[in-house]
Amino acid sequence: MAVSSYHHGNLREALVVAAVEAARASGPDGVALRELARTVGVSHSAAYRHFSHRDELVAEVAARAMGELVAAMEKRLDLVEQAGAVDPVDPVLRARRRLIAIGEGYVAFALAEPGLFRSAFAASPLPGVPVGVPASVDDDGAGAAVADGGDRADPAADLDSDPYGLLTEALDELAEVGYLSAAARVGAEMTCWSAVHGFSLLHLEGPLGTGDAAARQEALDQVLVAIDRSYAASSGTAIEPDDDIFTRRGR
Amino acid sequence: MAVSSYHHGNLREALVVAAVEAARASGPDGVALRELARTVGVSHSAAYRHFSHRDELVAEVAARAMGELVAAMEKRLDLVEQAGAVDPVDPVLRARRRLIAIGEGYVAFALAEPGLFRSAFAASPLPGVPVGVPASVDDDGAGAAVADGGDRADPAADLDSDPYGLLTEALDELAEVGYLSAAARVGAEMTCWSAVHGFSLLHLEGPLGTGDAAARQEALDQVLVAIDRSYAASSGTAIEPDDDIFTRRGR
DNA sequence: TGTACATCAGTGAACGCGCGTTCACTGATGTAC
DNA sequence: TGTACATCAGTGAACGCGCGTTCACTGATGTAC
Repeated sequence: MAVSSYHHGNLREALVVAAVEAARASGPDGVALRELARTVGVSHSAAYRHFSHRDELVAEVAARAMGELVAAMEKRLDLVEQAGAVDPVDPVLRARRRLIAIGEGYVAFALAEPGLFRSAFAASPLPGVPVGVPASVDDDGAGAAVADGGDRADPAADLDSDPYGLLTEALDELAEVGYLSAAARVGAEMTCWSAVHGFSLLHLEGPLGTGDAAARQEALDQVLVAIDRSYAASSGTAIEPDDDIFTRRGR
Repeated sequence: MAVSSYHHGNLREALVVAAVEAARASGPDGVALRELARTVGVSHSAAYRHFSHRDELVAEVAARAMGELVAAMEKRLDLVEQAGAVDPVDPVLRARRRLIAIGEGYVAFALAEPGLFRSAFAASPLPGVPVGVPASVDDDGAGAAVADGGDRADPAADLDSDPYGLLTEALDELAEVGYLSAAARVGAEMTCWSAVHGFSLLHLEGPLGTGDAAARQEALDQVLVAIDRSYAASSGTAIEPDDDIFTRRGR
C-alpha cells in the first residue's frame, strides 16, 4: 500500500494484470515488457526486478488464462446442476450432460476470448497432464472417480484446476454409470479434447471463421452429439432421439 | 534462364521456394522478406517487384503448404487402394478405411512438418470451404494454376485440391455405402476435421507434446476408432471387433 | 542489321518501428544497536 | 529515540537486433522501325 511514487508497491501483480489484458487483446505475442511498463507507469527495466525473462511473465499469463478457461467450463457444469435441481434426471443423462457442458464451456471460452485461449497454450507447463498415463485404470468398473486416493497427494484439488482434470472426472463419471465402456474409456480424453480444441481453432484461425454464431452452435452440437453417440455405442446403450443432452438456454 | 547476375531470371519462384523452406523450419513467422532476399542473393527491396506485401508471399506459402498436406493425405489413400488390391474388402470396410486414412495422413503431416502445417492455416484463404462463401472471386487472377474455371464448373477437381474436399468425398462415400446415416452425415466434416486438427495441435504446441511416437499413434487410433464407432451407430451397423480399419504398415 | 527507346527488374540508402536485456546508478525502506 | 547501514525496488541510458516498406536510381532486355 505504499503511496510513494518511486516504489510502486505491487509492481509484480500490476504487470501480470496488464499482461493478461494485453494477451486478452492480442494473444501471447501481444505481451511486450516495454509496453506493459509504459501501461503501469514504470521504467521498462523495472520489470526485471520481478521476472528474470519475458517468458516468465508469459508463463504466468498462461496460468491465469488457463484458470479463466477452467472457470468457463465450471460455469457450464453449474448450469447442468441447476437444471438437474429443477428437473431431476437419471445419473446417465446427468453424466452425459456434464461432458457436453464442459465441451461447450471450452469452446465458448475459446471463441469469446481468443487471445487468452491462445495464451493458455503458449509455453504453458500445464500441471498434471499424465501423458504416459500410468493411471489407466484397467478398471474394476466402480470406485475410481470420487476419491481416487492413489499415490497422488490430493488429486481432487489438482483435477479441478485444469481442463484435463475436469474432463477426466466427467469421463470417469460416464464410465461409472455404464454409458462409456471400459475399453472406450481408455484414451477418451484425447478424443474429447481434440474435438473441442480443433473445433475452436478451426473457427478462430482456420478457414471456418466466417460462419455466424447460430451456424457455429449447430456445428458444435453435431460434433458433441457424434461423441455422445460413440460412447453410447461403446456400451450398447440405446439413446432416445429426444434425450436432451444440451443444458444450454443459459445463453 | 538468364545467366546475368543483375537480372535474376526467376526471382519470384526462388523467393517462394526459399519462403517455403523458412516456413518449414520456423513456421509462418519465420518468413522474413529481408532474410529471404539474403538467401536468394538479392537486395531486400527486389522482392517488391513480385509481391506487394509480405502477406502476399505468406499466402503463397500457405497454398503450397496446403498442397503438401493434401499430398500426404492422398498418399495414405493410395495405401488403402493398394491394400485393397492385394486383399479385396467390401465397400463398407473400404470406405471406413479411406476416412481413417485421410485422418492419419492429416495428423502425420502435421507432426512431421509442424512449420508448414501451421503455415497452411496462416492467413490462408482456403479455397472452396463453403461456410458462408458467396464465392466472391476476389482473386486477382495470378494464381489459379490449372485454370479452375467458372463458379463451380468442375467441383471434383476442386475437391481433390484441399483437405476439406478429400474429407467431403470420404464422408459421401461412407454415407453411400450406408455406414453413415443421412442425419449423421450433416456436419460430419466438422467432427472429423476438428478431431484431427485438435489432435495435431495438442501434440504440436499443447501440453501433450511429450508422448513418444508409439503412445501418440495409439492415442490417435483411439480417436479414430471413436469416430468410426459413432458412424456405425448412426446407421445401426454392427461392427466386428476384428475389423481392420487401419491400413498402416506402410509406415 | 543497327539504333533509339520504353520497359522491366534489379540496387542501396534511408525511414521508422519496437523489442529484450544489461548496467551503473539512486531513492526509499526497514532493521540492529 | 536516533542513527548507520544493508537491502530492496526503482531509473534511464545504452546495446544490439531485425524487421517492413519506400524511393530515386540504374543496369539489362526486347521491340519497333
